Amino acid sequence: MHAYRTHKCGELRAAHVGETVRVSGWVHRKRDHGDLVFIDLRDHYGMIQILTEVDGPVFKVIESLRAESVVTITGRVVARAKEAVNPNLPTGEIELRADDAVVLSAAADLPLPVAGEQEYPEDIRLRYRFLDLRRETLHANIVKRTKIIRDMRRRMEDVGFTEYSTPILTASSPEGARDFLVPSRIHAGKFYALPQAPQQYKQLLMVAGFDRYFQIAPCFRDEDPRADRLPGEFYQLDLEMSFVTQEDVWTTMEPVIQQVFAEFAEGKPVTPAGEFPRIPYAESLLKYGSDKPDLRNPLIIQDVTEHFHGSGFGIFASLVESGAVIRAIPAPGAGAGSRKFFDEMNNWARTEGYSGLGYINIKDGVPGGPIAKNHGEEKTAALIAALGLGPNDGVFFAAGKEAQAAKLAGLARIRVGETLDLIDKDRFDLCWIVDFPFYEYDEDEKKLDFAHNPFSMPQGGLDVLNGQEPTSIKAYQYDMVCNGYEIASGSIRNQSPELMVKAFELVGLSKADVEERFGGLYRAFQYGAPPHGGMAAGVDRIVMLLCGVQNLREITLFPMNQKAEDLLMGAPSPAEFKQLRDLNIRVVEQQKG
RNA sequence: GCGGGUGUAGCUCAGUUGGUUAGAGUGCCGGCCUGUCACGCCGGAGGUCGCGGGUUCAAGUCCCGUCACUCGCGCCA
Repeated sequence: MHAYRTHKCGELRAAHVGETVRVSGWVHRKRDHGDLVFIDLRDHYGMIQILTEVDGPVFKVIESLRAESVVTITGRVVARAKEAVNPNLPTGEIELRADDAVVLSAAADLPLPVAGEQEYPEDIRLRYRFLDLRRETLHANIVKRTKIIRDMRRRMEDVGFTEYSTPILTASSPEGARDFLVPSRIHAGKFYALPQAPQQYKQLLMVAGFDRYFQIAPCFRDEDPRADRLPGEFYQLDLEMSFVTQEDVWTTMEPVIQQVFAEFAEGKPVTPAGEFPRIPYAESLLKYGSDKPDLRNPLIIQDVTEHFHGSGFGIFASLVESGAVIRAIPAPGAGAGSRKFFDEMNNWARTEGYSGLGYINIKDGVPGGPIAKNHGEEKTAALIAALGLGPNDGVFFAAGKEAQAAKLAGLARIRVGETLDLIDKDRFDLCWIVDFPFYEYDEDEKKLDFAHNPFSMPQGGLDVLNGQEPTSIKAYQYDMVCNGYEIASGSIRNQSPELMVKAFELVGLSKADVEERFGGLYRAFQYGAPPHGGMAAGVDRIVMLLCGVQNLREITLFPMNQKAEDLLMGAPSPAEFKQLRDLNIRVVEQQKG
């Protein structure tokens, strides 16, 4: 008989009754009835009830077991009496009568219980991640993550992509985020950078003629995290295609992503492939106040600036005169309720740093609130008609400079949708956001800058770069969005050296800057580069959505905390003097603490 | 870097207007229990109320500072 197991804990059934078997696992729970003790023994595959009685050969050993100890049990599979069957357990028709028990590893008092689904503090979970990972939901999420990634790989290969690995130690690249630097020992004072994305490598692969590349690629960015943004490192389904238009990228990838979602959505509806709405960036900002709209939310923002020219509501009238815009966010049915909702929304807007959120609440067809009072009866009626509001609807108004008003309107749209419970949680609504601006004006630096990254192809080519007002230029640049999360981003790349130089010129960079910052890529484009484009999908975010959780730590094996520390391994940590000397590095300022 | 929230037993949390010995559940230790499956019953141990300072006759509670965790903004696709 095998030293540790003949069967896995989850696989024993009524058919095994009468067999002598050996199982190993963790003590999930113990129920001590004095002269009769039950143990739920758990391994990766499932759970089985172990039973021993006071006159049994290993009663004392089993009675003294503590939760999460690792033990090998040898015994006889017996059928449970009808009334003792546990229908909640796949092995619930049988149990194992223990003849022998070997404690392989006794567990100390637990800082974090494994059984049960209670929530626990993040720092303890991370410090004892090995215990946390034994817990049912997280354990299952990690397994699901791996299955999702395997599914992605298979589907990518099915549509003609091949996976290639690209270097981890590489050069700094102008992606926009802060690099992780790795000091070079051989070259004193020089540094490698960890890739923020394999962007330049995949473009070089296109120049090298590999046509359809993909990679489940680790990416590194030294920026502060969010619930939907891991600190330090994350994974992307990175891909690139040659001789394609953006239409080709969409029609290739829409089914792949859609099928991955459908495969793991557990029956929840997913937007069908071929039906992803393609929403221009400008339209998305107007209608949803965001470039990553949650389309499950039915509310649509409307521009009502025109209605407030010469309005009796002085604040909005003068704002409009000075070039501000007014955006309306409907709140269907809210007018019938109390004013509290409107006041709370207004207060919330203030805590978000805005001057406030105006509103009209219509009760039984009568508009109320300060705006309705001052705006003028006829104009208010016109406004309500234009917005198509019913006799008991409400509406909020976000006023300000266009970008600011759009953002506030977008946040209000989300909040109204959640408060009024308008969002169907059990759905995956996917869409493309297209036609991103190529340039944007940087208010802080008072200069023109790339809106996204400098790799994208401007729509219209050299002509528009020479003639058109730069911020009106669009790029062949697109995102894929699901339920308010950006899950992928891509573009058709700019592979023309002349176009690149011109594009950089407009943000105040020279040809020499292009050659320096793009290194080998610019050189590669001199020797026959195919038109190409692609995208990168956030693996972690997709897994998070499909696991139905709000935080990336719930789908990551060993995540860092919000301060980018690994509490289990103790990273980052000081380097030894010898290591620093080898690297020609001297630490000037010790971190406090 | 900035703002919000949280911090009380190993863990999850309660703690009134500032008022006597800071509680519950769970876990842990001991006892009882032969059909439980979140087993049950009895008992026990376990507290620098994050830390420091202040106000007060009196602070878990009020004030100031600070630290930790977390969510968000900045940042980042």
